[in-house]
Amino acid sequence: MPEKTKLWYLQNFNMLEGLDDSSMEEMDRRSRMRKSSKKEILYFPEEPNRTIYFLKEGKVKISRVSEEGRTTTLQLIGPGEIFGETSILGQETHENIAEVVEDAVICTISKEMFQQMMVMNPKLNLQINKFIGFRLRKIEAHIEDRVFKDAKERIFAFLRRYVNTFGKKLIDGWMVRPFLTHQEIADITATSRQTVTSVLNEMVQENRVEYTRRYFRVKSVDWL
Amino acid sequence: MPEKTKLWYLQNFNMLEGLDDSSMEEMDRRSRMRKSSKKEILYFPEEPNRTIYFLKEGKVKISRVSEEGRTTTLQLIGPGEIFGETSILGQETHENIAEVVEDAVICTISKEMFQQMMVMNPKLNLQINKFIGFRLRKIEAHIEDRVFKDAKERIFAFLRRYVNTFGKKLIDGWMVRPFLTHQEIADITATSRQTVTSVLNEMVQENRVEYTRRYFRVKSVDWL
DNA sequence: CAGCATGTGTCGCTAAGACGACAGACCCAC
DNA sequence: GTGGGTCTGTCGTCTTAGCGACACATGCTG
Repeated sequence: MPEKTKLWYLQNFNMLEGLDDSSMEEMDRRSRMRKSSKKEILYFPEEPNRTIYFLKEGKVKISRVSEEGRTTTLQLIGPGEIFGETSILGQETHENIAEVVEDAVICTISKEMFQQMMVMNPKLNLQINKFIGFRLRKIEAHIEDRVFKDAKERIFAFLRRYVNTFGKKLIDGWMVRPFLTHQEIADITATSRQTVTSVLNEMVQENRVEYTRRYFRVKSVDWL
Repeated sequence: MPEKTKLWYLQNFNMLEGLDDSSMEEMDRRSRMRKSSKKEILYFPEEPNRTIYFLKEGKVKISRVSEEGRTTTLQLIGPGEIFGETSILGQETHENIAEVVEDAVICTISKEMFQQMMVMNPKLNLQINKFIGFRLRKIEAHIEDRVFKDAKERIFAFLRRYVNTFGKKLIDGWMVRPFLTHQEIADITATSRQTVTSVLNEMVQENRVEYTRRYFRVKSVDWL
């Protein structure tokens, strides 16, 4: 169990850390930076897949919509992570939707350029491999959760991760801001909006957390 | 929908195809081949992760067991596929169990040797990347299935894939041999043994398939 | 600051499917 | 062949959580 927490945490390492200065400069020259605001869609399924994205600030969710219109979120991407990585893994199209959840600063670089850089720079290659490894493991853990855990446990597990990755530690607990809507949490945990509402309120009853639409606060340092 | 079938099919390409002869020879020298019979466990969770496996013949399942002892199968590996690939992705330990489901011939090569070969041989590198891309996509499709499809649909979808990947086409349908136990199918589709039994028998009632413990036969060519 | 859109809280109904139990079939080993 | 272990078929029961419905809160926009 502590093993897993570490995993989720390490996942959040900065992809470009450890690159030498000249590579960083080259990266800077070759990539394009832009700001995107909440609700903006970065890509749709079936679109050709020529770009890799680095998230500098904000949050982005990667999700899927079924034919009947139901939605599920595969992952929540935070600062320092990349997404759209399948472009460098020989996949020609996306199946996923990438949507900005919290105002974001994003760098993009074309798959070709990035591949050139990978050839030049073995360290980058290693970082990417490591990253893909984490992603694979994370997504397997995701499946495991959906099979073994019930709705309440999935919501707990998600909140734990969310607070650990995005929260700030206070003297008497943790604080995350902004918070997500119950519907967004439902999409991530494969539950329903109503279930999220009731699980959250149960935690409030027990005086373990506190929340509004803007923030989520945990009232103890050592909840894990 | 046809898109997906293609995906599952392509997945099954031969990893080593397209390598030049000298690389193949080197591969042959550096790898170790062995036979493993049904029920043999190839690796357990928490074991150090120093090997990559090539499956030549047979079937292997990659699964997880929860603390309470429930089991779920993440994937079924067939001939031509690799597994244990996270070793070359910077992961130090496995979380998974690999068990032989059908008598198998397996080549193993140490992660270090394989990484050396990848540096030497860009084509191999490309193949691996492609393979990882497929794996990532497959596993995402897996999650999607578990969220959007009900038990019956998941069982159907699995049988379709199973027949397409491992079956032989006949004049009047398809044949797969050997078949799996209902429990094994239940573990793969995240359902219960009883549900698998009843879905299978429903199909028999409708005269669409026929099966014993040894084989599974589809009575029409164009079921997809 | 009014009004509308979006999010939240709560109920009660319903269905999917897990699970236990048990009988019978199958199959391999001796 | 015979016996024991494993696999299959079928019930009935019970629980989880999804869903619709609707009232209320919140907060952004003009």
